[in-house]
Amino acid sequence: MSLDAGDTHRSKPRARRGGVRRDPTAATISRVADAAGVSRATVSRVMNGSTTVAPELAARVRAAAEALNYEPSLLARSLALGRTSTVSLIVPDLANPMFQDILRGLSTAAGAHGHRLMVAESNENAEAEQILAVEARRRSDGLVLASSRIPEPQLRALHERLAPLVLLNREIPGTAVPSLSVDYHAGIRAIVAHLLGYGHRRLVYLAGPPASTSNTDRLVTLRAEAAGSPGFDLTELDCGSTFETGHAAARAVLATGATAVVAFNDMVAFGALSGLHELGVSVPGQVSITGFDDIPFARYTTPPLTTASIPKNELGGQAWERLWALMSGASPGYDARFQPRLLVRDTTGPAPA
Amino acid sequence: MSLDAGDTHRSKPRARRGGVRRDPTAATISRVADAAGVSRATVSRVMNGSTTVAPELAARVRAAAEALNYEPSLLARSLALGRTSTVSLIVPDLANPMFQDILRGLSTAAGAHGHRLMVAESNENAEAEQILAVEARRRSDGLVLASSRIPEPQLRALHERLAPLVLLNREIPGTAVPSLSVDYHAGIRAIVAHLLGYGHRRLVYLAGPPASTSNTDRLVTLRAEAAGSPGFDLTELDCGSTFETGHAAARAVLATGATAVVAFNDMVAFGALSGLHELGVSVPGQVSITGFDDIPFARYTTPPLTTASIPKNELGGQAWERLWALMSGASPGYDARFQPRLLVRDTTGPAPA
DNA sequence: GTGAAAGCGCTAACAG
DNA sequence: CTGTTAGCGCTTTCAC
Repeated sequence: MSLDAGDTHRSKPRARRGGVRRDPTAATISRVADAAGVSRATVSRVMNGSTTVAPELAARVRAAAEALNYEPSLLARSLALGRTSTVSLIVPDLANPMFQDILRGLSTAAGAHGHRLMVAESNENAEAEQILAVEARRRSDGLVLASSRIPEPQLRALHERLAPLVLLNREIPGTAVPSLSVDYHAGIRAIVAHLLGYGHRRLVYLAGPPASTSNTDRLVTLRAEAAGSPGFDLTELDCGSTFETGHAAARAVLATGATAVVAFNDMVAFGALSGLHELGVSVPGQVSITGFDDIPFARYTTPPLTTASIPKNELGGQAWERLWALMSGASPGYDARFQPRLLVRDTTGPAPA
Repeated sequence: MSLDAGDTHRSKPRARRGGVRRDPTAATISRVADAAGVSRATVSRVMNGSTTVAPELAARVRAAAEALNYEPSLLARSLALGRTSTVSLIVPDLANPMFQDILRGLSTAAGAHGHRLMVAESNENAEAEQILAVEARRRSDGLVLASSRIPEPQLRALHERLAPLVLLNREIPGTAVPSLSVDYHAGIRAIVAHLLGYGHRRLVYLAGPPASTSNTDRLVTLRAEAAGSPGFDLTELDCGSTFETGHAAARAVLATGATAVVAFNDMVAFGALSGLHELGVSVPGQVSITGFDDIPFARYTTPPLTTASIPKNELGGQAWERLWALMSGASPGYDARFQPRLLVRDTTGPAPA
């Protein structure tokens, strides 16, 4: 086999223009074709397992490919095919176990279908998220936006450019963009009922990121509940979504005189738990605490955290299903709103007399 | 502007061959060129901010691009340029906070340099990891392998195909592949010294994944320490790397009669802590426990976990530095071995009399 | 069954 | 400064 031969398929190999200087020994489909003494089309057919190639030729091609250590360029293939077999995920915060689980679920599901996952973190920044979303989408065949912080108008303006798109914990009313979410309203109602049942009347809510719609959901329901229950007193404290912010809020929590704290999520709950601990406050003796999400560590804290469990992994997996359907031109199915499950563990107890 | 005009740059727009049927209205560089009445080269120049374009022309191009909602195809661009501005990361287990932190560090650093991150999980499977590594590398400009489970011979055979490659917690002696790692030997020695200082003589090691070289490192040092210290008794228990496995090991730990358990990592330590708790064993009263990694939750357990802290985020960031250097043809700098810092918290105490 | 050629959408060397 | 052209590496239609 003449491995030294130039590309016999190019018409006039005169001056080198355009493109970029590549490694001239790199194995390309042309070199393999030359080496095997066939056309590039045939190599392509063999590499893609077409059966319409004479066994003898196919063998020769395979041998040449082997000898040259040839591997088709996925990039060129993507360009010709018009698809990348890659999907993207954008999350506000990679440090949040909630998003880590979504990432994992999506990665696993996509991987099972031969797709790769591209990830980007917006750092809770709506501007950055828009840029990232557009770019990520263009590098892949589909996009999943988890708990997007992009304001409704912008998101609405953007969604067509981002399609195929699947939204997690977010929706764009009036559009066909598939959305998978958690019913935070129901979760909060369950938590409140649980707390009221224990005799608590003064609650404090440790609020999450303002741009988070799931925070808004919680807030809305909390206020509605407060308005609807006589003697139910609600205080709102801006907090955040991390341990640190929860921890830092401990003193403020105490100052409200509340007997129960409803934390934005489990991490905040942990932080508060830890902070109160350090302040010598007994949980749930003096103060009860609830979280949200049921992240892996929630059951291992001391005491184990009462929280509302949500199907994090499932969210990622289902997101893939929806996205896949969209990418194959199928119907993505109905939107789903997962119902949180209240897990009563040991950070909640009767209100102190 | 004639938005309807076909591509005037193609010689004989006769029959449609090759490629794939695309949306004929899709904005491409050619359509923009036509609309603006310039050549594609000029459009390319404008889009890439070349200053050598007449302001008037540039304006026309920008207007046309705007009108057509044009965005250059990153795919085509990558093919022409020979680079993707994307790097890949492969980890054994996305559920492990250690790898989540590495992912985050890498993502942030790469993002700051305008690069995207592709992620894949090998599920602790060496075979799968090899496939993933090769494919991921071909889709991007560089690869980071975190705690690779690929056996040395295969990894050695593979590393050239994977370059630019950076290894985390792993190395290939005799090659120039940059490696960033943690000195598990030193970490374990510190832990053992701490435990011996407290009077412990019977230790049990909850071993991690067998394919993990960092597990081997720990084991080697542990055995050496045991061999070197009179009266030091070491038991090894196969465990794993998760909560669940640590939790499940509690009973076995008790059966060994050890007064201190050295867990593979923090998650295992948590599991064991929790399991022992349920068995009514007091920590550190009856049994001391140490972890490794100092994952975010380690300081929030009850009691807070004594562990060896490692710069997880830093690993991701430094990995980027090395990779970036490699990709730009620069020297990646010297390998580094980070020294763990022993964090004595409250799961360790004097051995019971 | 197989090859020639057109095409995916962009970049860059070259010539004016 | 701008257009022409060759090229990145692969796929697929069409014709033999």
